[in-house]
Formats: sequence, structure tokens, C-alpha cells
Amino acid sequence: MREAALRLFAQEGYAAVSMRRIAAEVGVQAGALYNYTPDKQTLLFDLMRAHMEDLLAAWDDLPPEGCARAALETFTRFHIRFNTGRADAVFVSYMELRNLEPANFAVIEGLRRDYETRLEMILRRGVAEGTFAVTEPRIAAMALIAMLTGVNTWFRARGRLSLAEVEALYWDMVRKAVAV
Amino acid sequence: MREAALRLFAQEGYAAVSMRRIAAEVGVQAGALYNYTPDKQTLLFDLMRAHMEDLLAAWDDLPPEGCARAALETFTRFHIRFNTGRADAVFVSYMELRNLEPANFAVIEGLRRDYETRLEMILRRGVAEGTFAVTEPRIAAMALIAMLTGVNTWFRARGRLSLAEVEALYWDMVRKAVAV
DNA sequence: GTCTATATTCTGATAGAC
DNA sequence: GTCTATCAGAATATAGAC
Repeated sequence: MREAALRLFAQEGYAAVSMRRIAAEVGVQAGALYNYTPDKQTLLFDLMRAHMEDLLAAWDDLPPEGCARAALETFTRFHIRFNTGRADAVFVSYMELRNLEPANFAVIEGLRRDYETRLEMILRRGVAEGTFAVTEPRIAAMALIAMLTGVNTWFRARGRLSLAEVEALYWDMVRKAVAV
Repeated sequence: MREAALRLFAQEGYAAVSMRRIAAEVGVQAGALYNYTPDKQTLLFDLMRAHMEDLLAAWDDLPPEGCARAALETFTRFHIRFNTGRADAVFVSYMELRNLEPANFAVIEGLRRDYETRLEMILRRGVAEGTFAVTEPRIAAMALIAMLTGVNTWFRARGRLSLAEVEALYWDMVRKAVAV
């Protein structure tokens, strides 16, 4: 059910997809879905929370780097690789924020801020080490994440460029963007 | 009607907003809206096309710059200023692409590609002049546009930073990202 | 050009049989 | 745990009075 819902929400939007449509995709009747989620809103919220928590857990599981520059490269490559592998979840977690009830919205926003803070701290460390020139680390973090997430709008796994080549291209821009 | 529709589509999403809701916002009954648009889909399409055409026209109206570096600074500041001033239209034109019928989608996508090409050509010129180091100008253009458009997710006109300060912050990153 | 009224279809969610 | 059947309301769009 979650797989079908994620795919349909990404393709057509939360509001445009009915529970009947999700059920048909799964191969059951609409009523059966309510054995797995109390309602449609909770289904959306659970999908978004699972994605954000997976993202944070995957990053926190990586071994810590030495210098800030190494950490920034790791972050850049991690973000691209993780997000291109879950395009539907990334799309839904960004596009459907406005369809969350206020309490659910606050939770997802908190997780998003946590993730931005991971990058912000790397940038601050680089400034302290003298290798980065960034006057507004929080804003730079949001700008870099926006740039990296944008890969999802055009990247195709069987396209001209491999994931490794894309990582290298973006790392080159990120590296220079924060350079002294 | 268009103002109300744009605001509501941005806040709640195309699929989640009914014609009755737009009519109520305007102060008429739902039936009256059909004197101004043949249907809801055309209303969405017209809003998106008008935004993209305004964007292209506004850019093309700017006087041409001399060197590529000057053109890139002009583009950076133009994009931030134009988009922060029309947050609803930017949001709808990106988020509601999936709710366009195929023929309408193709038109909007074409306009988007036209805009990306404007930046791509600046980057190519900079490479030719020897002032930029960009191996994939098309991808760099998409990456920079994604970063710049991301301003809209956090910028508030009455926030800590003025628009001029934001422009300067982003220009600093853009300038370095494509530097030799 | 706006109104009221309506046709038709779909919506999220629930009840109860099995 | 899935099914059928259903409730109550909302959706887009249209018709015709004024």
C-alpha cells in the first residue's frame, strides 16, 4: 500500500489520488486499506516521516570525516546518491508539505531543519578551519541543498551521465562555491 | 479570478481547490467563473503560461551585458528579484506541472527550457572567454537555477536580510561556483 | 454577466457479513 | 483481513431564468 501510495502521490499529487485508486493499484477494495492506516492524512504523514528519518539515519550512519572539506564532499555525494535513489519520496516530501495538518507539518519541518543543520555545521567548521569562505552558513546550507536536490528534476539512471559523473560535477560546483 | 486562483493553488494545490472555493474568494457563485475560463484545467494552464512568458519577457527586456561575468551577475540578481516578487506563481508553475494535460505540459516545459537556455548560453560564453570553468553548461545552468529559486523557500521581505543582501550572498556563491 | 438549480460522478470513511 | 454496500457530502460543469 505504501509503495503504491508513494508512487501515485508523486505522479498525481495527494489531493488528486483517491483511496480507491490506491486500492486498485494494490489489488484490493478501498475498505481494506483502512486495516493499514487510520486515514489518508496519516498515510501521507507516515510516508514523509519515514523518508526524512531514513535520510537522517543514513547520514548519521556514515563514518565521520576528518576535515570540513572531506565532510562536505561526503555530504554532497551522499545527498545526490540518496535522493536520486528515492525520487518519489523526495518529491512527495517537498511537494505535499502544504497538505499536512499543522501538527504533522511541524514534525516534518523539524526533521528537515535537522538535516539542514548537519550541513550548516560542516560549513561552520570549514569557516573555523579557514578552508571555507561563507558569511551565512545557514543560508548557504539551504542554497546548496536546493542545488543538489535539483538533480532529481533531470537525472535519469540510464542517461548520458553516470551517477559518479554527476556527483563529480556537483562536487566541483559545491567545492568552489564555498571556497576562500 | 486569476489572482484568487493563483493564491489558492499555491497554498493548497490545484487538485485540492474547488471552483466553488475560488468563486467564494472572488465573491461570486461558481457558475459565474465559466464566463472567464472554459474549465479549471485551462485556468491553471493560463496562469502558468502567463508566468513563464512574463519571466522570459522581463529577462529579454534587460539591456544586454558586455562580458559573460557581468551577464551572469545580472541573471543572478534578476532571477532572485523576479522570483521572490511572485512566489505564488513560481510555486504553482513548478508544483502543478503534473496536473497539466500532456499538450499543456509540453508548452510549459518548452518555456522552461527556453529560460534555462538563456543561462546556458551565458555560461558557454564565459567558457569561451576563459573566465568560467564549466564542463557541462546545461547541467550547471539547471543547478544554478535550482539554487537561486530555492531562495523562495525561506526568504521573507521583512526578514533579517534585505533582498540586496540576499542577492549579494547568492551572487558570491554563483560567481565562485563557475570560476576558473 | 450572474444567479439558482441540477445532472452526474466521485470522495473519505464506516458497518457488518464472511 | 477482505469483501459488499452505503452514508453524507463535495466535485466539475451545464441549463435556463433574469
